[in-house]
Amino acid sequence: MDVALTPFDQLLRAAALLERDMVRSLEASGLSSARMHVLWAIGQLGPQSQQQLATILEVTPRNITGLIDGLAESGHVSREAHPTDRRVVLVTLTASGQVLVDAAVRDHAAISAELTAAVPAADRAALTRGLAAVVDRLEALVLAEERGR
Amino acid sequence: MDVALTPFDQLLRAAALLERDMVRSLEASGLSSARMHVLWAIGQLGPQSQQQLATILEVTPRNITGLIDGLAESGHVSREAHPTDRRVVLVTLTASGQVLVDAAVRDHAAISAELTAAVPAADRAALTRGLAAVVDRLEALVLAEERGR
DNA sequence: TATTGTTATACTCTATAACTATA
DNA sequence: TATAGTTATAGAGTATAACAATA
Repeated sequence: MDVALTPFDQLLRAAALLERDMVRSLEASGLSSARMHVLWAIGQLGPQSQQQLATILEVTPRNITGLIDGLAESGHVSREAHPTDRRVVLVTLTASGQVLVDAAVRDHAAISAELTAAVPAADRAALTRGLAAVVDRLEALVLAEERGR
Repeated sequence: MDVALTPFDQLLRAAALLERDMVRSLEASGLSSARMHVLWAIGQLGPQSQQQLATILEVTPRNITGLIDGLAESGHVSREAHPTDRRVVLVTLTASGQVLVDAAVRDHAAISAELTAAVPAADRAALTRGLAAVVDRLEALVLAEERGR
């Protein structure tokens, strides 16, 4: 007989599997998840300054310099001049970077559909509501703890 | 109006929050999550050889050497002799290591209870069933992809 | 003065390969 | 011969601090 897992335990298990799947799926392209997050952000938001990327990814500007160095060397992004502010570097997807982002978007949609299909139709609405409640509470907890720091 | 999030998107959001919360909660103790995982494993399973830890955490033995070096220096574990096999190092929690593990277990239970309480009682059973279905499917996907490698 | 990005430096996690001690 | 752990080496991700170029 299975031990009764709480939703929290199930989320932890899911998080570990998601992490593992992301790393595995990136192996083929030779990208790290940190670098893929950069590509994904630019894919969603368009060309970004390194400062913007640092804010979005919540890392230091110095860290972004290193990530963009790697992505530029592998040919997935290019550093472009900002039209009016010569201090700013606009990080832009190359064709090969866009290919990876497009593939990631497709993978995301495919997994999303597969997982949704795995849930009994009668449970889907309650699952979505329950997950929303859990995620909202978790977010509140995290933000409260970060504020009191 | 909110965009309709799939369970997959909700899981990704939850995973990001869990990661963030773990890092934050470890800040106070000065531990990294890699080192906390070592303590947690020993707390669950009792003293372990470094080889066992390498298998459990799915990292190389060399990596374990480094993690145990750090944990020994901070006084959270000690390297003990194996009673019959002189090649083996038994990594054991010190009193201060046990204190951290106990605190982590309490935190885990507290968050678990808070998140469960956040879910409308009528949705709990369906949430647990739905999450189980999603996690099972995700696990099957990950294992299938890792096997075909 | 303030902002953007880089150089300098350092630490942690991770890996592979070669080696030592022990079984 | 095989196993457990360490030394040697390397690379990625992360951080702080000081600096140059530009606004």
